[in-house]
Amino acid sequence: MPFSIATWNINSVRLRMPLVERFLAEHQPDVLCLQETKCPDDLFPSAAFRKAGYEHVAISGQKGYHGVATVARRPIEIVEKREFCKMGDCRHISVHVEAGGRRILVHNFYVPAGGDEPDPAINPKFRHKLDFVAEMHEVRALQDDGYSSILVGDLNIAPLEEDVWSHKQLLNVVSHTPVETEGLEGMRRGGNWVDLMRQHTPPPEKIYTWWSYRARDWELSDRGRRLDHIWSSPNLSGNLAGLEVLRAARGWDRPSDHVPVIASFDLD
DNA sequence: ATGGTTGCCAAGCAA
Repeated sequence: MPFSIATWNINSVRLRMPLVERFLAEHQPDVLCLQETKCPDDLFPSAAFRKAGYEHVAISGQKGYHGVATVARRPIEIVEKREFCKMGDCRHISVHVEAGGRRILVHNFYVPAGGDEPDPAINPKFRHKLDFVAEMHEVRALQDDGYSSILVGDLNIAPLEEDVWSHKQLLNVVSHTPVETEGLEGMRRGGNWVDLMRQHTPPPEKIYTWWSYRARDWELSDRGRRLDHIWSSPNLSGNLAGLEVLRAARGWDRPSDHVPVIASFDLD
């Protein structure tokens, strides 16, 4: 039985609802996890999702900033909206979904970007990012007979050398500094998570999911980073059937600076 | 080394 899940930092769900509708029509993932919805819950475009076949919606939004949403074609059950660092930010939501006789716990994360200065002593936003990742260590890949976990989202960290256009030039740039990449990799391994994108496409092949708005020509310069991730518990990683980074979506009209990533599974 | 763009919402701030 096939099952697919997508993650996409949409950078305003209301502004880009036409792009979301196009993506859902063309790819029809069972579950879509959005970040940076920038939308209070009472203004979330649930009707448009319903019309697109995504009747089940779990949202944690706030006005203007952040916000995550998990939408699905099959029933989902909210497990938790976890507050990290006691900041009041909407950066996490977890749901349960049934697929192929399994119960899957799906975490949807939006990790703080961290500002420009990679020094926690002088940049509170970077301090917040490091604290957030440290607190994420508590989120482990729970698994059992008939029970699995998936973690997706914009983690705002490109952990491997091959996750950025230039490892050397980005070593001191927020998103690729050693304190961040070691923090995230430590959290992933410690939590027993499998990086499905790198299981599917190991180094040295480059993978990017984000290209800055500031480039004159994002496609030509191709100075991307892998900031968006899909992880699973070990008992689901063997079922991975496909993984796609929808690079073309960066070229759509008025795009997000992130593109969707889709993982598909073959469940028995 | 610097500045480059976008979205929030109507001035900067965050990314």
